[in-house]
Amino acid sequence: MSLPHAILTALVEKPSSGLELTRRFDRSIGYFWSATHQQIYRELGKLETEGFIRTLPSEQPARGQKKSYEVLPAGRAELARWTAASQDPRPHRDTLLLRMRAAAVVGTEGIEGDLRRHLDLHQRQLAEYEEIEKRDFPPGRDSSQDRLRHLVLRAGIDLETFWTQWLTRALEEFAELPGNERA
Amino acid sequence: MSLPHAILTALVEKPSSGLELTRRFDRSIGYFWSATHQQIYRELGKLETEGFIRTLPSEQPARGQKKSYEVLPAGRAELARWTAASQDPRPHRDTLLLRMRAAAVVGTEGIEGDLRRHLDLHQRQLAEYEEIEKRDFPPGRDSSQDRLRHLVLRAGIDLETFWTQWLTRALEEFAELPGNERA
DNA sequence: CCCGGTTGTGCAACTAGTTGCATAAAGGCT
DNA sequence: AGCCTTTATGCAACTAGTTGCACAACCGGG
Repeated sequence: MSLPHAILTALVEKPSSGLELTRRFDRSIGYFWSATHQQIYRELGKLETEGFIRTLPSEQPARGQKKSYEVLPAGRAELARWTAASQDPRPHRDTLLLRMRAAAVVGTEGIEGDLRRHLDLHQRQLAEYEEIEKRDFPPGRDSSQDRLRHLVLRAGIDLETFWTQWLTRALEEFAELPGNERA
Repeated sequence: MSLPHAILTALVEKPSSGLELTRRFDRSIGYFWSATHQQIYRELGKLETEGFIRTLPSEQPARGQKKSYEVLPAGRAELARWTAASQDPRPHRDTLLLRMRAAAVVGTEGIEGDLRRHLDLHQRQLAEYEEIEKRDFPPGRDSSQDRLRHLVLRAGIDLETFWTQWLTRALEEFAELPGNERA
């Protein structure tokens, strides 16, 4: 129930075509709401028939031809409604923690390398976030928009920090396990 | 691709019926891999036809009659294979961060109450985890199994700690925003 | 001028997860 | 006996997300 609102948010920030949206999802928005280009095109179609967005008047649409969208007042209203509405946190699923628990009963053989790989991925992501923070949020600028966006980025930074620390700790524990033996 | 392995893990730990599994998913395993009873019954059926699990020989199955499953050697092997296999982290989606970003463009009106509610939920969850830690992992016991399971619990504790801190900080920022005005 | 890569849009089929409901047995209650 | 609640299993239909592929336009180089 959130993809359309992710798209609306992106389009309010800046009118875009499907492919541009896809790229923006790969970068910033996708850090906490990922989507493939197929999902995006399908949703753009729906949002248009629902009257929340429209193609920019200047362009004439044809297959293989760029088609940019902008948000209509109804779309902005729907986004505001959704943002303010109370929502329960969605159930969350993490493969790595699940594997760890499985490893507790079937043995840790083979998992350590992947932990290292994940640690590396999280460290890279963390570095990328910190780069963005340095570039986009220098001290001093503090409009409401900046503060809120910075807050979201901080969540990303803190989460990646958590993962790097947890994985480091996990690898340390592994080193102490008596020869990676089974339970 | 992970639900069957979550179920296998649970069944290796202790043979159970569908409903018992559902309850266990609501408590411990569901903290990082939630599932409804429908998903579980469907998956139990699949796992049985694939030869990974079987009904406990003692029971005769009938509709409305309890039916417990245990893991067969093939199931344990599959679980070990999956645990050791390299896997990319799955894309992760968080509604609250998305709403925060939307709030940056359509205004923060109405979201604050829900932030407080989420803060409360995360504090409760954190308290529950800490209770479990005190009960199940007193200092001293440190078999490999205990260490791994404790590590998983620590992840839960640290994640909830992150959320409570982040939400607290977010609410502080809100208090400082000039009258919750729009961008 | 046509050939291959890039940009851009999109369909179809699939897998995973959710929601709503049906059904049956067992136990307590009056 | 008749009824209500709890325990337990399961189907069907839906929504959300993924994967694989097709196709059109455009742009550059030989």
